[in-house]
Amino acid sequence: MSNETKDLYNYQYPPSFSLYELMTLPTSTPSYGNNGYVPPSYSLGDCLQSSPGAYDSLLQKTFAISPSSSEVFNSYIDQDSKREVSNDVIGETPTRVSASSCSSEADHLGEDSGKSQRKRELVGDGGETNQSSKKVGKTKKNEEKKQREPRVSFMTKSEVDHLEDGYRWRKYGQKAVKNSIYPRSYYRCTTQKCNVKKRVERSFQDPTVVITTYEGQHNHPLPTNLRGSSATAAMYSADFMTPRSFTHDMFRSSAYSSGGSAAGALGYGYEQSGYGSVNANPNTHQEYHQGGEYELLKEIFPSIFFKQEP
DNA sequence: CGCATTTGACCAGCGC
DNA sequence: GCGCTGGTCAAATGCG
Repeated sequence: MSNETKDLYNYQYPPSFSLYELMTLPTSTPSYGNNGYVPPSYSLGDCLQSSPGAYDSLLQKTFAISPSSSEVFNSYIDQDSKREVSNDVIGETPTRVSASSCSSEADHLGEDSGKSQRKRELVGDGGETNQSSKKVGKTKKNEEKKQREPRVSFMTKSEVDHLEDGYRWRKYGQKAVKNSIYPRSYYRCTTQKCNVKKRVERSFQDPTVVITTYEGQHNHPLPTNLRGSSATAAMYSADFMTPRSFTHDMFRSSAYSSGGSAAGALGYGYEQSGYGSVNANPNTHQEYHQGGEYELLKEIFPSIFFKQEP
């Protein structure tokens, strides 16, 4: 075990550390960027080991999972927007994000979780695509009956806005967002009958951070021409850590490369089928799976990993 | 030609 | 009621 690893194990994670923090833990090991992988010491499981009880915090605070809501977020402080921080903010962290709360980013990213979510449900419920039909026939009864789509947001360090995740997306909109100079892009899964959407925006506070919000669950395997197998699909099903679009230079230029850090922090491994651009370390790769973080995350986000066809 | 992207317009919800 | 904002639509355009 390297010294860096020991330090990480000794690192005291604050009770409310966010996923973003996990992804962006400081490192003094430059070799991380060479292969795009984060050593196992950065994995979620190890982080939890280093902080007993962190798992509960992770569930209850960081991911803001509440029994009454299916929405799942990781969260971070929107430092510049001066948004209110809930009382759940606990302590400060030595990481790149000063603290996390259940509400800040969730509210920011999910600003539509109320009004626009309702609108989407109504529109979708109508089954009509023309705008005139959107004007009429919108009742509020259906919005109560319809389940909210699970929504997960991730912050990743990346120089590219749209991270490859194996699924095919079609961009259907782009909007300038308030309090940000960067536009927000809207994507929809191109697979028929799959209404998974994602929003991609760049953090105004940290332009190197891409905030990706997924809404819905894929009801289909990854396109075979992209992945080759549905088993691989499960490995990528969190939709945000596909290394295909990353190059070595990108990893080098970014201290905490998005795909690598995300996958490392979450304990996802990179299946290398068809992705020659990332030179994986086989040993590291194996350890990811052996560590069991993947299974842990599957438990945390069961619905995200793969929605089996009924 | 088929598919993806761009982009202006439109709509709904919310706060005032 | 009005303005602001986020989300979506769809025609136009681009591209392989």
